Amino acid sequence: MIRKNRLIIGYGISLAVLLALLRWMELKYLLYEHAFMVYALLIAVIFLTVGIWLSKKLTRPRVKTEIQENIIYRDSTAAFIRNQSMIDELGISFRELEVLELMATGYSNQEMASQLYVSPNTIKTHLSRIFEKLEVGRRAQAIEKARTLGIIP
Amino acid sequence: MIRKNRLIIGYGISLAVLLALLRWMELKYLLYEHAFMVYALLIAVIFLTVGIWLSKKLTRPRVKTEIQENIIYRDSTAAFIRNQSMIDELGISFRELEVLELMATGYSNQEMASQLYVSPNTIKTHLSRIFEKLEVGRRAQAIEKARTLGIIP
DNA sequence: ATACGGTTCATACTTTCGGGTGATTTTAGT
DNA sequence: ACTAAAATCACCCGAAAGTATGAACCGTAT
Repeated sequence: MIRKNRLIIGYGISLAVLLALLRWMELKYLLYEHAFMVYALLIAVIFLTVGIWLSKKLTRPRVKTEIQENIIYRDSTAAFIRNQSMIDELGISFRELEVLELMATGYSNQEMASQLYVSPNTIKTHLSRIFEKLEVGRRAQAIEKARTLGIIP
Repeated sequence: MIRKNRLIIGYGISLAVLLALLRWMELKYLLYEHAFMVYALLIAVIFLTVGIWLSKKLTRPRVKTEIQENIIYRDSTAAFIRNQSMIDELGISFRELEVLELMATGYSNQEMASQLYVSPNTIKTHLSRIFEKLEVGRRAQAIEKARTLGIIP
């Protein structure tokens, strides 16, 4: 009984293995026959993915700012506290500070000169010194730096 | 936006070049020798393009909606809240706002152009519009006004 | 008295800005 | 499909800004 069963089981297993082998060979053959198609498909899929990924990476998200509701601008009650120690540290003189403030409010060299009753050249000299001390090269940079340092409001 | 188009145009050109190359190879009877490579390349390029196109066409543009309120304190502790209604009122576009902010931090036209991947001329155009809308004639004035209006921090 | 910092001014030169104009290409909305 | 707004770019020109250098004057602190 047991022997017969073993035989049957043995044959069964062999058959199964053979069938599996056949299937695999068939599949392999198929794959081999259509190798180009397979590769093409692979490449297509891969590059399709890459394309989609690339596009997503390179596309900037469109920022749409909606909504409003308001009024009320700057808080005029909050007092500005001048960072005197920073001014001293940078060695900025009184006159330079004056020019710096005027410049920050948007006056041109000519206008500052008129307001301070000096020559435009003097204003330029002051500005050069200011730029040196703040280590910048442009008005806008000077304004930004002076603001963050608490030198001007 | 432009970058996307540039990308597509770039791929178009690449495709054209590739086709020309194919012609040449065909003439040289090399096409068949490297047929697989050629096809693979073609497929790759085509599906890369298709992927980009698909992503662009089928993907809904991500829209960031910023909801804001009011009250603006230029206090170092308080966070800056953009005055959106003022921006809308003045008709300042997103790109213009970008340029405005960069300018306020002290960048030159050239530097802004590099950062935004556009021509310096474009920056100048944006700035002109900004000055018009803010009714000013100089950067420093623009910065000051934009700040007091709560348009920039 | 004199050395020093702050202020003033000048000249010459280069670079950056800003105005004006016009045009093309996207993108969005009717 | 058509239109309006937004974004891009170009070219010219004059004005403003910035660089470099030198110099004079004036208090004041050593």
